[in-house]
Amino acid sequence: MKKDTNETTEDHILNVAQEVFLKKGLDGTRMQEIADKAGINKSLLHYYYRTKQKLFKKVFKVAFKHFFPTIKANITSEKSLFEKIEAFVETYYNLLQKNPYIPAFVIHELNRNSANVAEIFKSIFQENNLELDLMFDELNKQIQVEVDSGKIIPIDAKQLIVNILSLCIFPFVAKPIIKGILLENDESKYKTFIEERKKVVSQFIISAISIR
Amino acid sequence: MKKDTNETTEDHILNVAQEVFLKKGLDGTRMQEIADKAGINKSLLHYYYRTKQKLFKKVFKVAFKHFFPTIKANITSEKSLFEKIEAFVETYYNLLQKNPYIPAFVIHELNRNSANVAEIFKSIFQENNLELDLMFDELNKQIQVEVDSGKIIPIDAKQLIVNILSLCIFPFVAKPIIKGILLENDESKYKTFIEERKKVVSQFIISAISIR
DNA sequence: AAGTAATTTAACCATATGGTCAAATTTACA
DNA sequence: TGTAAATTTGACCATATGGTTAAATTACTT
Repeated sequence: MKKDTNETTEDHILNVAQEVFLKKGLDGTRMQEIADKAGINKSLLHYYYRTKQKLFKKVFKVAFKHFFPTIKANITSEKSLFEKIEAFVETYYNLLQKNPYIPAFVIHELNRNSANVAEIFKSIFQENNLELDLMFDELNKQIQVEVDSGKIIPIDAKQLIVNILSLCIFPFVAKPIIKGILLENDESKYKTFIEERKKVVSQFIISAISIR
Repeated sequence: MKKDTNETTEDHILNVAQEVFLKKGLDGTRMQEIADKAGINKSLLHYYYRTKQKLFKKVFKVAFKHFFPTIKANITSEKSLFEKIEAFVETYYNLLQKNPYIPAFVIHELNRNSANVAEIFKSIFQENNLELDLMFDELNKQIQVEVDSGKIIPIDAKQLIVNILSLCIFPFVAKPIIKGILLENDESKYKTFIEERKKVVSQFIISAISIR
């Protein structure tokens, strides 16, 4: 990646590091590669970020920053459940189209080193004033109201949440499989496929839970 | 892992290697660790499997062996679409409960090195006489018939397949997130949660696509 | 029991890797 | 302009890592 003129070296390193870490993970990333891609000396990485771990942590935080607040905004809005689902799927797909490597990256690092990543998560929550428990309680109540009033089928809120997340996130982590096996390895077909899912998925979910 | 008495050293190494590779991935795995866990000298790894790459390839193949034939058996059976979906979800969840690390492993390696893994996939297909194209065509037809006869809502077969796979696989790759954020980090709660999904998911899918 | 082949080990090797350090260069600013 | 601080670099280090090799040990065959 080329450094644009009004970008500090420190930020430039972070951007390049993000690019490499996201694609190759903590283990697969070489400090030398980051240095080369950033067009700088390896010592400079350590000058700004001390160790690989610290650089990684920073990258992780920055990359993940936008995700939770976006979710929060959606869950805490005043919309109806169906509107929320539609909005959530739409926003989430947009976010993931812009950051397609994040999910596989997070999942891998989380499976590799839960403790380390969990700690990073926690600090993101704190810094962004996010109280997940409260958010889920809120959503939970809203779902329960709809269930009780006979508008949607009885479904455990957590199962529903996991269903929604599955349908949104999996197509990105499984991109090589979907593209390779289902879509003749054609990038533009994959893009179209994802684009279509914005409608398909929310329809699918709403159709699954609504009582007609 | 301890070697049981009637297991050859070669197989023992493979089992231990699988355990380590699945958890840590190609990059994260150290040959020394495999040797230590197998209770043997590192040279012996190379004696039997030459290089890390070759050992990895073998592990990958063995670990993945059971998946595709299971899918095939299901898709090519004589059941109705709904029955197939129910059977598929059930079988797949059972398979994944027994091999919970496989999905995250495959996804990571696929994102890291599509070419290498795609090649392994191809040889698995050949060795098991699996023609994915034909299988999908078959399923495609069956879905189209149900759509045309007004039994299910119009939905692109590929989108439906990805939906089904998402709902089955994602809960395993995202285990640390689900368990950590939604289930108070309680392993037994996670197990119950997964167990419940065998019913929840197929109900969800069928409810989503059926016209009532 | 002897001899041969298969298995296992210890000692090495070359290279890669994260990281350090002192010197050089650039920038800030008095 | 001079100088102190910040930035950048090249040379270097200790360790880890995948892999090799020759010797030692064990198993097999007659």
